[in-house]
Amino acid sequence: MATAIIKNRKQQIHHTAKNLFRERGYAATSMRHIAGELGIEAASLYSHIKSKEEILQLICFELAEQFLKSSDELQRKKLPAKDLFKQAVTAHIRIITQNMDSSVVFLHEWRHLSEPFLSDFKLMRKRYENFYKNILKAGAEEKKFQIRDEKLTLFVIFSAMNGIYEWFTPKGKLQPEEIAEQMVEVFLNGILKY
Amino acid sequence: MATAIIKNRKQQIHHTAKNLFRERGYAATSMRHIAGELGIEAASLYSHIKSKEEILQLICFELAEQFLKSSDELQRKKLPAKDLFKQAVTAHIRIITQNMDSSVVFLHEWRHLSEPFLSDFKLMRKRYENFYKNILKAGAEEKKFQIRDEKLTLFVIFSAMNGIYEWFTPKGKLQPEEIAEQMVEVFLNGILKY
DNA sequence: CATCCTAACTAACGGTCGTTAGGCAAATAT
DNA sequence: ATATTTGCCTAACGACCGTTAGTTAGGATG
Repeated sequence: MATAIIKNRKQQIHHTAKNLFRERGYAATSMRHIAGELGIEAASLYSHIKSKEEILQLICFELAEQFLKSSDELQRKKLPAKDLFKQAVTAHIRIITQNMDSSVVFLHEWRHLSEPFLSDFKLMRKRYENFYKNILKAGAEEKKFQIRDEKLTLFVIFSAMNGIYEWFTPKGKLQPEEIAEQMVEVFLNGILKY
Repeated sequence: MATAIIKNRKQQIHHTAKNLFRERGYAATSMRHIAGELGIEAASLYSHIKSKEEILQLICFELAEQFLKSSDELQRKKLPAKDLFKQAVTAHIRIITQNMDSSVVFLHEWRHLSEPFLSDFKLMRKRYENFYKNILKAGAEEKKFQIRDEKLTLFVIFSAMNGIYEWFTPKGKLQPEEIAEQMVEVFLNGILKY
């Protein structure tokens, strides 16, 4: 059939918005901007979407659900901490690299959500953080990980994974799976030679 | 003399702006917002500052210069790579934790700078990144570091350090020096027990 | 052919934006 | 005591904001 390239207008709008929200930020992107990119008038967007914020909501929650779905699936596998850790990092990086624009918006523009969406979003993020926190805890109990401060360790890992958008390009020589592998290596063993 | 608490209006404006730019982003912060926080009218700000962007410029370049000054000083010390690395990370984290609001603005709002400031800023950042890149290179040459991909390693380190604002509070139990120490430990040896 | 639906349009709404001009009262300097 | 400077004010500017209303052209459907 070979379709899948031609997207309907709603999808086009969301695609363009993701791109602009990433590039210029949500607040600095106007509806006239998005419309201009598609060669139509700002008012015409409202035939397809309800509001500017609705677009942001969709981006944020779509990605949040991907992260949570992935963590739920991994949790069910009952793996040893080290294996679970590896797979979790790999899954996270896969989602980030496959959704670069959305990821940046997800990471930095969620604060422009209004209530109750803002609170919902924070809750989902907390749930996902806890998934990782439990992996670290389990690893420590298994005497496999040595963790001096849990919060610090957790956020070193998250920051490194979430910072990928700063330097990753799909056309570069490092592909998602290799990034995951190398990053796990750094987290587990560091960069010191001995 | 015990002054230093009462600041002149210009300083107050910059202080308030840093805070709001961090909290809501540059684009979503209005001059009327800043003024309101200080109990005056928006137009009155212009007795003390030239423009909204001037404030952003000051925040961004002030911090960029701190980072570069610190790296220049360390470079002059001619330390072995491992020691230089430790001191560089410690210095970076000290600057971040001592300038939390500015740091967040520096990290995320620089893109709203107009030319030629935008290009200047990117250049300074590049210079600073190269300082770290050279530390990694030197460590590899000294056979102290094993680095599979330089860019990945570099950005894991930067992301972890720059992500500190996500979780650090000055009143928490972890103080900047301990954070630096533990983070260096994670970078060098990882979290694996063996 | 007549009808309905879709996706766009123009025009406009009330509001907010950054910024300028000009004035005025209090503080400071002469 | 007088002159100057400072720090704020009000009023307003043109531009842009997100969004609504009403319309229209063209294609699909009966």
